[in-house]
Amino acid sequence: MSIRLFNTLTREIEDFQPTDPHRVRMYTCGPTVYNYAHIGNFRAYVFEDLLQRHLEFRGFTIDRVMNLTDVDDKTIRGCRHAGVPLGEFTREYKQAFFQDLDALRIKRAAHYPEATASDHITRMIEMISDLVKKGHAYRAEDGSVYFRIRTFPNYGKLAHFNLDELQPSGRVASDEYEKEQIGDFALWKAWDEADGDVFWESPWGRGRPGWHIECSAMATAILGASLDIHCGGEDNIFPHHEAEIAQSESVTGAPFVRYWLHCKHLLVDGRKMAKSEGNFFTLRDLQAKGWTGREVRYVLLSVKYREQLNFTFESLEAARKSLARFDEWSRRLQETASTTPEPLPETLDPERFGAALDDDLNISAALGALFELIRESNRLLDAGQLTPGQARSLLAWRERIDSVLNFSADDEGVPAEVQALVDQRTAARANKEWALSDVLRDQILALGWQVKDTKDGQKVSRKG
RNA sequence: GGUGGAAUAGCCAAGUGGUAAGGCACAGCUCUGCAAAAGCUGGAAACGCAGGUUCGAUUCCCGCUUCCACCUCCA
Repeated sequence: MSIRLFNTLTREIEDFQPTDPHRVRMYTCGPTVYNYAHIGNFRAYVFEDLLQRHLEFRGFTIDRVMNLTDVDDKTIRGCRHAGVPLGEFTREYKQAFFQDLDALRIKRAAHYPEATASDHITRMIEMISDLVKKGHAYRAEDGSVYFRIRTFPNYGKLAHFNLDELQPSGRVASDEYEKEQIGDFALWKAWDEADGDVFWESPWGRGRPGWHIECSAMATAILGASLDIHCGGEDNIFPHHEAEIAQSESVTGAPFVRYWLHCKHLLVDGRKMAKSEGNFFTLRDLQAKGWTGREVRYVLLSVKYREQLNFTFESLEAARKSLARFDEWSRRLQETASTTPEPLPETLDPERFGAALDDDLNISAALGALFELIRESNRLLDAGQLTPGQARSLLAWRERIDSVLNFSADDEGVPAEVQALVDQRTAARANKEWALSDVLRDQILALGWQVKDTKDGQKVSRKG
């Protein structure tokens, strides 16, 4: 069974066939490093992580690129406000970004090119020069260079926009009177005073690259003229990805991307996330409230990428409980398993999980299959009907699907201080000193750990 | 104004032209010194509203309502 993905370009679910049968060239639009990324940004990155991991699960090798936009209006404004050089300003947010990726258990891309790297600036200038030479771009009076969209008949094809119907939304300052056509977009932005010392020399004078050209330059430099997959948030469809197609194909003459995948935005409490609404969260905000990256990952992952995801604190609570169920099931299997795998009972269906993900990454259905399998195997464990060999096979299956989900609990050692109290409590309980037992339980709780009295003695874990 | 997406139990969320996966919450049971935890079990008399097509629609079509998104640098 092949993998089916929804292609924004055709608006259809298509069988996925990379150019090279085994290697997938994948480009994912990354962050602009002027601030800490918010959970909406991370929904996109978690979706891309799921895509990469499932493709790997199915045997593909993924060569993935994610760019870091470290020069644009916001980064320049930010560094000037902070009174530090651009590179210094963005460095902090780059580091924070990678910390957040780790917390969310997002697999690293193979490449994280930075827009300001000199090789990339050089390539952008070369591409723009080529576009000017071919008549696809022109230099305006102030030294900015624009792409001439009427030279690219397919412009608007990805977004399915009719150019004649495009209307300025008023969101963007329309001070670019020098453009031939309203839809022409900047390839190179001429320096002005607000840019301070941020500029590069070019054939058109001092300036800096436009946003769109950065992705085209870095994607084609690293992955070649044609990519298999290009992802981003739905807001990137227009104009960003539309512009990337126009630039890239006008330079290379080759189809830029075969499969375009876009994830929907998330809402918070049913509303658009916005600072002015007071429902705007970075990962750090949630961590400060005691939520772990694993829990946030679960929430961001658990809804299909083509549906809006309604983020709530109730959903975080549910994620915590669901993960606890997964952890407990894993622990029970571990206790039962032998070393020799045996065929699974017929009531367990290990194929549904992957099959659901093959179907345009239907993660909800995949998780449904996982939890049904958990319930059924718990039932068998309760009845003593799951053999140690079958438990071993289930653990092996668990490892496989966890290569996609990455839900496993961190192995966290119990501090000696806590362990000492637990040992005392074990002794107290052996003597039926219940009052002492309860006091010790409270002391352990005060240290941030909790004990559960099971048939097999005390189990200690981090207080949820 | 243009274009696109969505409305399923208290909450989140799959799915199908023939009477609804899963998770959380809730209730019961088991376990237990107590508690907690864990496991199991249970539950929607029709899936936004009003029509139409059909033997039959939540699933197809029309209209309406509400929400969301994009319309030139917001994932």
